[in-house]
This record gives sequence, C-alpha cells and structure tokens, in this order.
Amino acid sequence: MYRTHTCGELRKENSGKTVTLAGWVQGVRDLGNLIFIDLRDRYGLTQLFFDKSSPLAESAKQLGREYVIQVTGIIRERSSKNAQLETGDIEMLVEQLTVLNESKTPPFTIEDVTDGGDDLRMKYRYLDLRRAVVNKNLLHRHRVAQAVREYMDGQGFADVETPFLIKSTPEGARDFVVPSRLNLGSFYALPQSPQTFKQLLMVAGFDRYYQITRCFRDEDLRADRQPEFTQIDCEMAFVEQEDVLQMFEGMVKHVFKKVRGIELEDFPRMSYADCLKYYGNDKPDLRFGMKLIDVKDVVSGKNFKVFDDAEAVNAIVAEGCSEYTRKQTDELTEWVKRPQIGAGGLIFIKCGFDGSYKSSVDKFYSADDLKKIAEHCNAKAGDLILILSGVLAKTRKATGELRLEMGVRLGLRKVEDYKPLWVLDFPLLEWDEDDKRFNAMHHPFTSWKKEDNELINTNPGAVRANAYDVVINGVELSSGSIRIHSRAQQEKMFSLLGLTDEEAQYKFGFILNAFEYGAPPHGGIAFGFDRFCSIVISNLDYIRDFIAFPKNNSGRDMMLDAPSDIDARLKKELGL
RNA sequence: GGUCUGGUAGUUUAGUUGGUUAGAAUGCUGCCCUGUCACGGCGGAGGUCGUGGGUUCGAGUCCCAUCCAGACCGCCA
Repeated sequence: MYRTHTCGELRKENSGKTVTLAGWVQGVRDLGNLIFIDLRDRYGLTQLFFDKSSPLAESAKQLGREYVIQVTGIIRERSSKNAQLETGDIEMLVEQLTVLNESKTPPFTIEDVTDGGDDLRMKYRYLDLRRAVVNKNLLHRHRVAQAVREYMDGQGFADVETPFLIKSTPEGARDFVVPSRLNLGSFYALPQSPQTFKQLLMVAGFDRYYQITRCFRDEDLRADRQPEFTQIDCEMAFVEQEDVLQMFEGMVKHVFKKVRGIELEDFPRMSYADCLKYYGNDKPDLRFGMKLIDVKDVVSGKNFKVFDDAEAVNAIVAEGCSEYTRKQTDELTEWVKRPQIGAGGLIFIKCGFDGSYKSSVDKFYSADDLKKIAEHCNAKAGDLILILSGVLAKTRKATGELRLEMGVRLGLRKVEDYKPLWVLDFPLLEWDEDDKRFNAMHHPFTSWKKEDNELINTNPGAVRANAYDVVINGVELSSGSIRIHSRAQQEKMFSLLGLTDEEAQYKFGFILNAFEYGAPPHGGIAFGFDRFCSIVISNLDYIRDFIAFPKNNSGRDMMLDAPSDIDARLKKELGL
C-alpha cells in the first residue's frame, strides 16, 4: 500500500491520525525555517509541513515540481487556515519522506490557469491532464457515459459491439482505410458509423440496441470535429418516429439531470423549413429571439435596385443598438462581407428614441417608408434593423450568421441557458450541383414520408424524410431517422442516388439481402458523444477539452507525432 | 482546395515611422526569511526574433517564398 488516504479527503476530524499519502509535488514554499509543500493527486491538494528542526527539512528543500513522493506523518489542524482549499484546515507534519520518482521541470505550469499554449499542452498531454480543470472534464465525461448507460439499460437496450474493420462504402464522408496483408491489394475501411450493423441487429431481433463507440471520418477538422470521435449509437425495432423522439428526449433529460442537476423542459419541435426561414440554418440557437424577418414586400418598389432585384430580403432587429456609431456599422458591414459570410453589403435602419428613422439608404426611402419597415419588423425606438439581400438560400444563411454574431455581441447566448429543440421534416435528398445528382441528406437508409410517396417520381427534391435532429443552443447533438426496411424501397433510394443495381448490390448487397428475411420496421438515432459532453458540461462547442488524447487541426497527434512513415518491410508486406 | 490570424528567453508576451546593448512577467537558479498557500525580499543565468532568400548604410520591424500552429469557408451520406 503506497497510501492510506488521498490528497483530497483529510479534514479537521482526522487530526492526530498518522497517515500515508502519495502524489505529485505541486510546489515548495521555503520560508527558511518553515517549508510548506502542496501534495497533489487527482482528488485534491494536501499541505505538508516541515520545520527546521526536522531531519527531513534538507531533503524537502531539494524537491522540485512534479516529483512523485510518498509521505507519512501526523495530521494536525493548521494555525492559519486556507478557506479556498477543501483540505485547508489541516496539514501533515511529515515524519517520513520517500522520493518515488524525480521529475524534470515541466515545460508549463500544472495549474488551472496555465502559462502553456495549446501546442505545448498537446505535446505533453500527460502533463496537461494533471491539471484539475482538464482532468475534471474527463471525469465529467465518465459521468455522462454512466448516466447514458444507466438510462439505456433501464429501458432494456443491449450494448452490442460492432466491428472496426469493415467494407468501404464511400457514399458520405471519406473513409479511413486499412490495407489487408492477407488479401493483398484489398482494404478495410474504418466505420464512419455502425449504421448498417445496427440495422442488421434489428433484423436479427435485438429490438433495442445501443453502443458508445468510436467512428472515423477522414475530413477536414474543426474545433468541434475530430477524425475519430465517439457516438452514442442507438436503434430500436417496431417504432415510429414519435416513439424514438420520446425515448431519446428522455435520455437527454436524464443526462442533464444526473450530471448537472438541470431539469430540461419538454423539447419544442420545428420543421426544417421553419428553421431556415426564421433562423437561417437547420440548427437554431433558441437562447435568444432576433428571428429573421422577410421584408421583401415592404422594401420593394422604391427604385432601390439592390432590394428590387433580390430574390430575398431578410432583416433582423438588434434591440437597443440604434446608437451604433458609424465605425460600428462599418465594422459590421465589413464583417458580413468577409468571404466566409459572403454578403454583398449590409443596410441598416436606426430607430431613434425620438421616433426618427435613419437609414443607410435614405436616398430611396422616406421617413414614412422606414417607419413602415420598422413596424413590419416590430422594431421599437432604440432598435437597429439590419438587412441583407440576395439569393434566397445564401441570404438566409448570411442573415443567420449575422444573427448569431449579434447574439454574441449583445451577450444573448448565455452559458447558463439550455434550449433544446427537435428539428423535423428534413428533405430526403439534396441536390449536388458539382456531381449533378442527388445526395441523401441524412443517409441512404432513411425512409420518407408516406404522404410524399407520389413525389418520389415526380419531384424527388421535395420529398420529406422521417428524419430528426436534436439541437441544443445551436449545436447539432444528434441525428436520426426511421429507416427503410424493404428491399424494394431501399433499391429505389439507391437508384435516386444514382447507383446502378450492380453498384448497389456490390456495395450494399448484405443489407439488401437481409431485408428479404423479415426485417422489422425500425429506426434510431446517434448522438455525438464528445459534443454532448462539451455542451452538458461547459456549454461550449469545443470538444478537444473532453477527449483525453485529441488530434490537432491537421489531424496530427502532437504527442505521438502521428501519422508517420512506417517500416519499409511492413510496407512491402502490405504491397504498398 | 480557399480566406484570415499568429510564430520574439523554458513559457506567456511587449517591441512605435526600419536605427545604439531586443524589454517584461512567469519559470529556473543562488542567498535571506517561523505560518505560507499566486509567499515575500535581494541577486543571477537564460534570445540564431520559425526557416530561406531579397530590399537597405542598417531588418524582430518592409517584400517574396516556405514550414508550423489556430479559427473559419468548402468538405463532414
């Protein structure tokens, strides 16, 4: 036994007790005749005390940061306490000191507010993980996983593992591939999701399946995207959309309750079409209003060509911003003109407190015209109306981005708020302008609404899918659908996606065949577990802090220095 | 594939219109200190200004290329 207690648990009540602790030296405070050392482990900090009469004083002075030591001594109440520390009422009068391992001086400070940059922290991730703020994230992640398992098990879901070495079916994201030595020239692919396997488990009669499992996608990365990431993958048989919605709304609520003590209200529901119309994207942040307003009709016919010729003219109302200076409005205009937003320009109307209206297009609009626009937008005195125009889809997207940006600037996206939402009625297909064909919006196994059966042949782009997303605070947390479970319907879907019968059979023969042997109606959902953790725990959409060993922007593991070249012999064996 | 931002002691950074010896904090280190807990005080060491070219009497600073990191767009069935 290296220790009798941890560094986080001793209190005043333990005074007089002789205990043994082990941990890392957080810091040495050498006051000359007194030496204090903070000993750290995962559970907390305990202060060690040495005075000059101690035969250990000299050894204590030699200790450096991050040395691993074992100490035995008597716990006693401190004469001067530290209210900031859970163990701040006590200290150990050290009687035995063993250095278990020395440490080089770490390249950055192992403290909550570290002096290390991201780069360095990733290279020395094992040191970074010693910092309480970082390891707490991972411990919370564990709590989230436990809460999920608890709920799923309670609902009768079975955890079944599915393979990582599978067949490449490059329909969506780019696959990671693994060369096969036993089958030279052939490759496995790593799963982008266990999608087809969970459906086969439904055919197999498993009824309720879930798995917290790794998925792999070889696409460019973001703050909220890693090449390998974790999904809570779920599937149920004999269910309709409403059953799935109820079941997993319950799961999200359970996790928030268990991990954060937060009671979420019932999730509102919104159609995909309304999301785009009112928020400019399919994952609206409902923590604030500032909905997009269609002002095309009220602004047209005043000889302002920009608006008259535009397919769409959208406005948002920024409350209390009428006093924005020229500098501020110019800066916002530059912001929307950046290539990432791509708007041509920005028009604004200031609704003065005195009832006056001032706009950047006064040449075309009288005070009365502006008043009408403001009334249409429900703008009050003191508000600022921001207007973008152009092609419909692009204008909605840009206005949506501007809305989010204004939300940030006005402090409306509060970290303590959680506003979940079901997004429903997604289109089944989306047109790919580059390849001149349809892509599945969700994935090719998604079924479509019975009411839209006619449209499949006449106007496939208008067909609505039985698909649904959970969105919280503008972050897509999960995505799911009721699946196709008949061979004929699945073949129809593949043909819509431009696959020949031969291609469909080659890539997806296994699931088409399975559908011929009594596949039950089924559907499911998959949650991005890393994102789920980042939202539940810190309400941020930055997942690297919740992954023990994440990869950087370019998919590199800075600690391992991977990916790397491989041994020439191995290459030869793999026929590379 | 594209846009933008950054790269200066171990670390985080300042560095003005190009001009003498590149400054600070922190960390490290030596001495002093009996109640610290971001301990304090006095001293010390520590820099190829990412790399390579160019302009110039002179470049951390200007120009070109390149590498690395980060954010975003495209991409992510």
